[in-house]
Amino acid sequence: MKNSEVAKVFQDIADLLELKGENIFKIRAYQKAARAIEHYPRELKVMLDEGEDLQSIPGVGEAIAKKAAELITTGKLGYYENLKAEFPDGVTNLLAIPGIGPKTANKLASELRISSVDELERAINEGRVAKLFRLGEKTADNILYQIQALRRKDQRIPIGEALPIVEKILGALRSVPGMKNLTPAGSLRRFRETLGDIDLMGTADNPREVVDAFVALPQVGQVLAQGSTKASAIVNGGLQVDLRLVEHDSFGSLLQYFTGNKQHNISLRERGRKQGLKLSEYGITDIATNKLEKFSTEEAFYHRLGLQYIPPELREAQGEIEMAEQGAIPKLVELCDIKGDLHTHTEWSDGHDTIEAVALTAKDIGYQYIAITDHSAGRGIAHGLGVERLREQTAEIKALNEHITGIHILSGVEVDIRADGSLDLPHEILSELDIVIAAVHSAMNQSEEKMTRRVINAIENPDVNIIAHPTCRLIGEREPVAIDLEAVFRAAAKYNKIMEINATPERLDLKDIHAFRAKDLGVKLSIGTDTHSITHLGFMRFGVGVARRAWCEPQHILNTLPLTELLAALNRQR
DNA sequence: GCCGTTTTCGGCCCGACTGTTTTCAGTCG
Ligand SMILES: Nc1nc2c(ncn2[C@H]2C[C@H](O)[C@@H](COP(=O)(O)OP(=O)(O)OP(=O)(O)O)O2)c(=O)[nH]1
Ligand SMILES: [Mg+2]
Ligand SMILES: [Mg+2]
Ligand SMILES: [Zn+2]
Repeated sequence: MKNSEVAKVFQDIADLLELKGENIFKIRAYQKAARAIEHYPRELKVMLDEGEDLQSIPGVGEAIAKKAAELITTGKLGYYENLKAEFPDGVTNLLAIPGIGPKTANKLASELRISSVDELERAINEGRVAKLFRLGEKTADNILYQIQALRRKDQRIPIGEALPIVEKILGALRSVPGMKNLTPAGSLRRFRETLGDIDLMGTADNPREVVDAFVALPQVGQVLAQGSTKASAIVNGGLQVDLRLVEHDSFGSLLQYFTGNKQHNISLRERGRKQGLKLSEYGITDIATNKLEKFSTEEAFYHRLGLQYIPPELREAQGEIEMAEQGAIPKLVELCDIKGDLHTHTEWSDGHDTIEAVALTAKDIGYQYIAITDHSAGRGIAHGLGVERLREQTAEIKALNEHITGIHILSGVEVDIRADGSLDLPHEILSELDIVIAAVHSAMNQSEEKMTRRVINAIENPDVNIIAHPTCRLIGEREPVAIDLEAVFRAAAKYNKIMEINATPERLDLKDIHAFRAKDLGVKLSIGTDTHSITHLGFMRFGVGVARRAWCEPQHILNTLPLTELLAALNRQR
C-alpha cells in the first residue's frame, strides 16, 4: 500500500471524526499525520519491512503508527471500518464543498438525511436547506454555486501551467494604484509541483482601497470573499486568486505567514508561544508586555525567534525548524550554479531545432556545456537515431565544436531501455559518446518487480551514465510506473550512476521527495530539461525548484560541475 | 492523538470574512 493511500485513510478518519463531533485536537492529530505521511520521502511499507519505527514521522505517535502498520500489512483497518459503518456512504464528500464544514455537514445529514452531493443539490433546489437553523437563502445559493464549481474544475493545477497565467495576473495587479511590494506566496512560492490556488500579497497605505481595485479588474470574475485586508476571486475563468494586503512595515511577517505551509506556521507559532511570543501576519507580540514588533523582512522574523532563515522550498514541516535551530539549513543549489544542460533533443530526432541553435541558446544562457541526447531508434519513438545516424551526428558535433566558441557540445544519446532491460543501441556506439542517458519509453505497465529489474539492469550497464525520468509520470495525465525506487537508488549508489531530475514541468521526475531520498542514499542527481525546442531550455528553473525542495546543495547536482570536472566525472563512471 | 531543554499531564496558531446573528458560530487562509 502506497503512502498516498495510507494518508487518504487517515484524512478520511479525520473527516468522520469531525462529523462525529470528536475532540478537535484529536481530529487535527489525524489531519497532521495524514499530511506528514503523504509527503514523507520514504514508503512506509519499506520502513516496516526494514523494521523501522513509524513514530519517527512527525505527528505520528503510538496509536497512529499501530493503525498504519495494521493497514499496510493486512490491507484493512478495523478502527476505520467500524467508524465508516456509523455513517452513510459518501457523507464525507459533503466536506469537500467549500463553505461546508463539519457542523453544516452534520446538520444536513442528521436533519435532512443527506449523504451525497447530488442529494444536497436536490434539497437546495427544493428549498429545504435554507430553512435549517442558522442557514439561509444566501448560504444555500452559495453552496449550490460551489457544487457546480466543484464539478467544473479539475483539482490542482501543475505549476508549469500556472506560471504563465500568474505572470499575466501580476502584470494586471501592478497597475492597481497604491499596490506595493507585490509578491507571490503560498505553494507557488514554495514551488510545489501543483497549486491549489494562486496566493499573492502586497502592501499598501490603505489595503482596503487596493482590495477594491483588485476585484474591479476586468480579469476578475466571481468574487468569493472581499474584506478590508484580503479578497478571494476567480480569475481568467477558473484559477482562484487569494490576495492579501497589510501596511508596509509588516511585509516580512505577512510574507512569512502567507508562504506557509500551514503546518510550518503552526509549528513556528507553537515554538514562539514557548518563548512567550505570539506570531501573526502583523508581527511578533511579546505576550508579557503586549508590545507588537513589526518586521520588514522574513530574515529578521526568523532571526527574532533564534532561527536561521529557512528558504520557502523547505517550509514543509519536515524537520526544517529543528535544523534552523541548529544552524544546519544547507545552502541550496541555485539556478546560477547550473553550468549546463544534460538532456536535450534536436531536429535529428523529435526536437524542433538544430544542434547549433540549441548550443547557441545554451551559450546565451551562460552555460559552459550542453549535451545533445536525441532518442535512439527504439520501438514507439518517432525519428529515433540508429548507429549510422548517431555517428553522423557525432561528426557534426565535432565540426561544430571546432567553430563555435564559448560553449562545448557533448555528443550523447537518450537510449531506450527495452522491456527486457537491455539497451536499444550496442556497446560499440555507446562507448564512442561523451554521455549516455537511458530511459523507459514503452511497456510501462510492467509489474513492479519487472520494471525495477529492468531499470537496475540499465544502471548496471557500464555504458550508462544517467537514468532519465525514472518514473515516467506525466502530472495529471499518467501515473508513475510501478517501480521500487528504494532498490533503484541503492543500485545507483552502488554503481555510481546518476538519477535525473527531469525539469519538463509536466514531468518533474524524480519528484521532490524521491530526489530527497535518493540524495540521502548517496545518489548523485542531474537536472535536465528534456528540451525539444530552444525555449524549453528555460525549464531549468523548474528542475532547480525540485532540487531545492529535495534539500540539494550544488555538490549533489552533477551539472553544477565545470566542464573539465564534468567530463572527468562522466569518464570515471564508464 | 501527539508531545516534552520548564512538562509524561495538559496544553494544542492566530486572524479574516460571511451570514444571520441581536452578539457570534462556522469556515477558511
Ligand atoms: N497560521 C496559519 N496559516 C495558514 C493556515 N492556512 C493557511 N495558512 C497560510 C499558509 C499557506 O501556505 C497560505 C496559503 O494558504 P493556502 O490554503 O492557499 O495553502 P497553500 O498555498 O500552502 O497550498 P495550496 O497549493 O493552495 O493547496 O496561508 C492556518 O490554518 N494557519
Ligand atoms: Mg495556495
Ligand atoms: Mg490560498
Ligand atoms: Zn528526452
